[in-house]
Amino acid sequence: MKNQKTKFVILGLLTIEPMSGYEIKKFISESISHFWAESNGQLYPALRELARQECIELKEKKLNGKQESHLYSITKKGRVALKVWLGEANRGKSISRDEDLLKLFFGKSASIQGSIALLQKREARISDKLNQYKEIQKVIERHSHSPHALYWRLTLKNGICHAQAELAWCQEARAALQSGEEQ
Amino acid sequence: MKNQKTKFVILGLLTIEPMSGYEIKKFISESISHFWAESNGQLYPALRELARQECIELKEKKLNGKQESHLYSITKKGRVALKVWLGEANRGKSISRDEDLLKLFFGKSASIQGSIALLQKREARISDKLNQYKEIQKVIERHSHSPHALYWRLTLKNGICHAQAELAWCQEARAALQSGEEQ
DNA sequence: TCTGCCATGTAATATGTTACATGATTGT
DNA sequence: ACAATCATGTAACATATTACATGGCAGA
Repeated sequence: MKNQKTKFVILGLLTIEPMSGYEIKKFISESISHFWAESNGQLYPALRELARQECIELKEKKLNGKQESHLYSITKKGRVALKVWLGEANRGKSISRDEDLLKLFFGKSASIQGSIALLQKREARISDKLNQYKEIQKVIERHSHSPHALYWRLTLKNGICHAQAELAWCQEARAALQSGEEQ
Repeated sequence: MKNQKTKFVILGLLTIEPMSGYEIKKFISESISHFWAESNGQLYPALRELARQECIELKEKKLNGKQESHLYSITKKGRVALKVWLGEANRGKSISRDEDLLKLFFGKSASIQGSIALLQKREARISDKLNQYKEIQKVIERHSHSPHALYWRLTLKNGICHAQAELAWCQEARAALQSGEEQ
């Protein structure tokens, strides 16, 4: 079977409420983008295959004017499949590839200024991330009575913890490079 | 051009000392595996292409007995290419896909016990990681007079910071789930 | 009119892993 | 003898991004 993960993301999101492909993408970017991403090239084929497998069904073909939007909802079969996957142990090796760290690791071959600049940019990016998290926080609080909210807060908190740890490290690392530079 | 990143990893590592493909893989697993991985299917073709581009050269064909090992070293052209890449800003979106977090996010559709178990396994994995970091620490201290050591310590510290943040989060998250379970 | 968002989708390309093939060397 | 590690490599597969194509709708 192909596109394993993508399919489970879709199933999971459809337990919240019926959504269209477009809404799924938007939801991802507004809630789990800090640890998960999907592109159109994966999303739409996966939607089709899930429908073919009867794990989701077309609930409604909205036609606002002439514009069509396919609203999918999860089926019983889909819920079962999701639950099975949730219960499975992850053989996952989370592929982590951090290009910044790679460049810093090779810092001896670069200029100290270059490495410092890299860290500054990283710091700026992490700060942006923390701001994005505040947006996600708002989304969650809008659903604060939902039975999902507890889990959403936990995953968000994970992102925040790492962002804070990262910021602290960036500052420390930058200080180390700057003191090295003075000598 | 293909295999961009892999090629720069190789170039970077060859600035430390000439290595064979096998040694490169080993070095990766002993030093940067917490933020970078390469498989044979990428490594060997990339070595060939780098050689073709004259960014690396076959320094020595060791023939210990009859077993051959290709010892590559970086060329001037390779050093230039590396330096250019190091100076480039990362358009990088570090693809982060964390299956654990995804499952936790969908925790409402699973059992609380399942989510707690997931967190426990994660905790165990992180603890293992922290132990691996101690091994990396040893490797670094063996090279402590190398001009690379400063940079290596920084990237290692990054891993340690995140692992610690993650452990703390795991415990907190587990506590939150357990108190939720009691009600 | 033009920009930006809504909305679905595909083809080409890039990237990466897995599993295997091959065979030597080293230690028990 | 046997297992582990050294050592290089490939083919098939799996996964993912990019860049487009298409077109409606809303508002300045």
